[in-house]
Amino acid sequence: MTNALSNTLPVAERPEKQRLSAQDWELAALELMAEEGVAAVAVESLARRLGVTKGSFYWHFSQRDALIEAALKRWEDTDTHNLLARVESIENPGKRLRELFRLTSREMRSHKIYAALLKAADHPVVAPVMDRVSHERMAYLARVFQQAGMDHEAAEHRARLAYSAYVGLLQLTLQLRSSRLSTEVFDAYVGHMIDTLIPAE
Amino acid sequence: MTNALSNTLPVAERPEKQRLSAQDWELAALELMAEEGVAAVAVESLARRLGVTKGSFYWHFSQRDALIEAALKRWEDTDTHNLLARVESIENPGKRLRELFRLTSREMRSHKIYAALLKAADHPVVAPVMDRVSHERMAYLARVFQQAGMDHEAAEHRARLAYSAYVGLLQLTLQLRSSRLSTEVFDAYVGHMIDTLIPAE
DNA sequence: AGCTGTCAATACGCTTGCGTATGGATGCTT
DNA sequence: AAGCATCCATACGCAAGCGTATTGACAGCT
Repeated sequence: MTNALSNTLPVAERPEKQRLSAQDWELAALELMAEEGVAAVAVESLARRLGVTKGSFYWHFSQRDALIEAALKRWEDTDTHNLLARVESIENPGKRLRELFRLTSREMRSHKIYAALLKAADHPVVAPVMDRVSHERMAYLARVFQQAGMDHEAAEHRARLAYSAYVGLLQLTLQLRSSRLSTEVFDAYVGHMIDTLIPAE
Repeated sequence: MTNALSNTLPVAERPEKQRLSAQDWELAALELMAEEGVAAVAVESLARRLGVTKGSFYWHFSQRDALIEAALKRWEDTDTHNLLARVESIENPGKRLRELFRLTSREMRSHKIYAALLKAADHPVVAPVMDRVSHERMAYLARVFQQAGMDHEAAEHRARLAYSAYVGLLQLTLQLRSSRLSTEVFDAYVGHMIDTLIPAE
């Protein structure tokens, strides 16, 4: 169906200018989004980046928004589940949360895309995706907090608090240049956050 | 020096089309920013909003960025200090923090501007302002947390955590349409946040 | 009344980005 | 070999937005 061979290779190793599939455009769009935000995903600049002209783009997609939508669909399908899969085996809810927080704090690539989407949350294509993703994640957190012994309402609040802390930290560290922390301080902060937000076992 | 009479009146009461001062443009820019973000502050649309053409704008400002800069300067000078002034009389640090959080949670107008600036934090004029403001606020929080009995490092971390929670909540409630809470739930959340983040007296 | 400074309108050029139209190239199929 | 589908290049039109240049309107002063 699609040009599977070249698409599964890392971008750099693709033997220069093959012909492109829609998937290539979607992946390149996500890459650009992570680096420079949704607004930077312009068809002409993307085309330049891929070594073609926009004549190619409009063969694969009807509009710019169709690309954004397809790229976000791809992101939504893969990104969240990847993370949760890696902690679901942990039985103890408290430990699972701690490990989740620690893992999450390392997934820079994922963060950049999420932050970029957050910035573009007023875009009609982006908004519903962010709504879904954020709610799903908060609902998951609330479930686990409840498993960890909190009552329903407290768990909901704590989930919102934890997720807000995550989102806020994203902003502060990615958006504000001088807010970047050294690895040691960052790790210490994550520790503090875990101790403050996750009930002791 | 400036047209003081008309400028100090609320926008709506200004008797239609007076002549404009730089200050008028700055206030209108802040207004537009709060409503539709920094990107929406375009000189031609702003001019339309003010009932003039951009011929006027370029008499008052050399560039679009000069307007942004002046508007942000105005915001920075007034906004933060307003809030802190209202709680500095409270002696007990814990109480002061609680009151600060409660007050802050109500200042919608202020939030909208801050959220808009956060979204535009990659803009060269916006970035340094956000850097300054965010650091000042976090430093203030850290000081008070320390006064409330935490050691230096914990206070720094807690300040970052609290501020992240604030910033994150902004995103979730302002950016994500379906994340808006009813007044009751919102108040309950703020209560939970206060109980979780501020050490008991 | 005339001058001057202040604020504004109009018209223009430039760039970026979207989307369309059309023709060319390449490769698979028969 | 011919034909069809796939992918891409080129050229165009259009809108938004920035900034400039020039002229006009009006108020206050002399």
